[in-house]
Amino acid sequence: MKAVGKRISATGKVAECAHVGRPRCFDTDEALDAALAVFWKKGYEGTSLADLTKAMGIERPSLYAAFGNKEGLFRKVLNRYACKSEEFVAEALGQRTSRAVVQRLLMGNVDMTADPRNPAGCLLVQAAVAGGDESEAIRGEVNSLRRAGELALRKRLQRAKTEGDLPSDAEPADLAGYVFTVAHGMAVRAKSGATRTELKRVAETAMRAWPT
Amino acid sequence: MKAVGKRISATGKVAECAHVGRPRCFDTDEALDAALAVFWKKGYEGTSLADLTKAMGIERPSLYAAFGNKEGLFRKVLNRYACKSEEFVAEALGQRTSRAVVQRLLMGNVDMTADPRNPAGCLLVQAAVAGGDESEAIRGEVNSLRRAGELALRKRLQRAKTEGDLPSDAEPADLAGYVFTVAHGMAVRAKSGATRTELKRVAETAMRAWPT
DNA sequence: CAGATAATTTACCGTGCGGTACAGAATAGG
DNA sequence: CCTATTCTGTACCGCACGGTAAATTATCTG
Repeated sequence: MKAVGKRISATGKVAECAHVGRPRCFDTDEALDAALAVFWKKGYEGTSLADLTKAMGIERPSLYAAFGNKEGLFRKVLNRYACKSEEFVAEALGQRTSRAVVQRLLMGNVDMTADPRNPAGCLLVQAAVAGGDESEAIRGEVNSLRRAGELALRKRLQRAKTEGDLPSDAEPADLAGYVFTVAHGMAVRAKSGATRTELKRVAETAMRAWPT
Repeated sequence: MKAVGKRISATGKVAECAHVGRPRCFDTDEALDAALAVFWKKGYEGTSLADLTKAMGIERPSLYAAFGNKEGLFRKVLNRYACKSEEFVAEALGQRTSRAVVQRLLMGNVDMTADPRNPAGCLLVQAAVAGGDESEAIRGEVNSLRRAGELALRKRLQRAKTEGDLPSDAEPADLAGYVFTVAHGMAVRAKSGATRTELKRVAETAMRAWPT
């Protein structure tokens, strides 16, 4: 019970720690990225442990020792994905006008869901929609992540209202819900093979709903 | 090879036919409805044959004799679902103005995806987003169904343009893509537990993008 | 070098999956 | 009543799944 070999690399990049025993042969973050790619492409239920170990280049017990089990691994992957998303979300929320904020959000969503460098679609949307019994616990976590993002946008829009950047009859909650709905729809279309230019046209059309 | 006991009940309601041998003990359409409910709730990959036979009230070999296999059953279920959808889609496309058409489409989508009488979300969206290898063939069929609906709307909007119901710079393809994107997004949110009133507000906000 | 600790490897477990062989039961025609 | 035909029910198949026991190997501490 005096083990101290606690790695924090999932959150920060700090990997220096007094470790006792045989050191790990793989990089945790790289393994998580590999797992992310698989889950992103095939969904939670559609991904088997064989898929994961093959992609991550490790054996099954190493995976269990490092991440608990399939669900635990997926939760860590979710956090990692959410962190990557939050990069561009934070950048978008920092725009000066609410219109620019939403435009960046939608365009960033297009770039993320239809980037040929990573799997099509959105991991969160795919996990939220997967319906099996085993992923019921997953859906809860996914929903809270989604709600957190929507709440951040809503607060940003409320600020915009006080700044006169949005008309006084605008409803930040409705607008934020609308924006996220469009984003989710674009993720579905991206998964179905829609191209970036196609999705950007959708985003532009969606922006026509934005109050002056 | 002189069998003539071919039932057509899946398409029409004609069940009268000269049948030889033991008659079927269950109603094909009722069984399809039961299967639809399960697939709708749990997705294609999340549904097991045990789930299906339990819900349909038949044994496994009866299912295989009547519908081929799991994928064949799902295809028949898809057609049945598409038929049900097409009811309200046709009604919506019959509206006089393009604005009314889209409003009905979105509201009908809300009613269908958030109706407490049937599972939340949209079967097509869930099937389109499911990522496993086994459902790759499924995705093709789902996509063609989706495209068919979008094409119907696009043609309706083109007609609206010639009638002066839409401005001459309106792009029917972009608008149809936008409407379907919103619909898909609403299906995702419905699956995540959004209420009808919440979704209707989204639909109203989405309508603000509609050209005068 | 010896002991403690932890990660690796191999091989395996029980379970549930989609799908089916086979025998019995129900109908139609002769 | 007999036969041909088709559906029903039981019981089963091979397989892939998520997860693990146990032995081995690599590293740190003393």
